[in-house]
Amino acid sequence: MPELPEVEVTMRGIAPVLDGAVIEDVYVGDKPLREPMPRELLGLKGARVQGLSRRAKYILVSTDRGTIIMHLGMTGHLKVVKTGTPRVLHDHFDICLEGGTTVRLNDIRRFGLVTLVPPGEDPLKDRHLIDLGPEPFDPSFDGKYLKERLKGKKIAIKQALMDSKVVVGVGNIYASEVLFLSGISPKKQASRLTLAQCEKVAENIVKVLRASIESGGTTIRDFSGADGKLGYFVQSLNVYGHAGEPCKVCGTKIKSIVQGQRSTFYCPHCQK
DNA sequence: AGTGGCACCTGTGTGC
DNA sequence: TGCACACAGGTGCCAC
Repeated sequence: MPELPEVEVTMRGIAPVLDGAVIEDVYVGDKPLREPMPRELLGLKGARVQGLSRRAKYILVSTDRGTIIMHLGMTGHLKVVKTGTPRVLHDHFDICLEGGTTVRLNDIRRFGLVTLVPPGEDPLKDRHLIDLGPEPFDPSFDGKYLKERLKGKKIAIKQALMDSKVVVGVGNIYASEVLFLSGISPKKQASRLTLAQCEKVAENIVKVLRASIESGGTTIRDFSGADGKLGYFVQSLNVYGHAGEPCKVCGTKIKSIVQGQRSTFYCPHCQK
């Protein structure tokens, strides 16, 4: 489900509910997500939430008893419900707050993650976050950085953009979109991009992700923000999911190929 | 070190 | 209708 914009939209949705609130109760389901959820999460009963942030596609909820790290995987989403609302299939984790509100994680495929960083430890040094590349919105992320980082890479640029060590937050949808806007073939060898092309790609990553966040993310199947609102960026997608349709720029049929077991969409005429 | 392949898991749509 | 298979927005591990 979520790429960076969807995670950002989700975080903004739950922030007003969580920020400053006291945790009254925690529910930790039995089934493991990407890895089992630590029982220590139950010790958050009585903790106060101090703030929310995002690193890559991870949502960080800091409290006076440690930081909760959450990842939504492919199908995870957070909803805000009234405490006591019966759990449905694939509801795995609840943060119940004083005042009768609960933030609830539902994740069908269980590729998501919930873990806890003990108080006093830097959550950014957690093993899930420590090796991540720069945030696309960080000033250090630009064409020059990208050019340097792609040096010697023989993989296709599409796959390089999805590598979280290169840059975080660019998933399967936006990788295709960014390359379309940049006029670069997804099959082009990563190290072959010129500096000018790297600059264009870096700019378009920032542009597309920002625009998507402003539209409330991209709803392909069932994504919605914590408020249940759908994301409208799907209407702005140029190539993703449009195989066989005419390119909006030149009319050539959009092609679909598979790279690294993931679908890629591109215009064979506009992208070289 | 870099890379391709696969595993994790459930649901849905397609074609026979 | 039933079944088999492909595919889905992510990530990490493994063998080469």
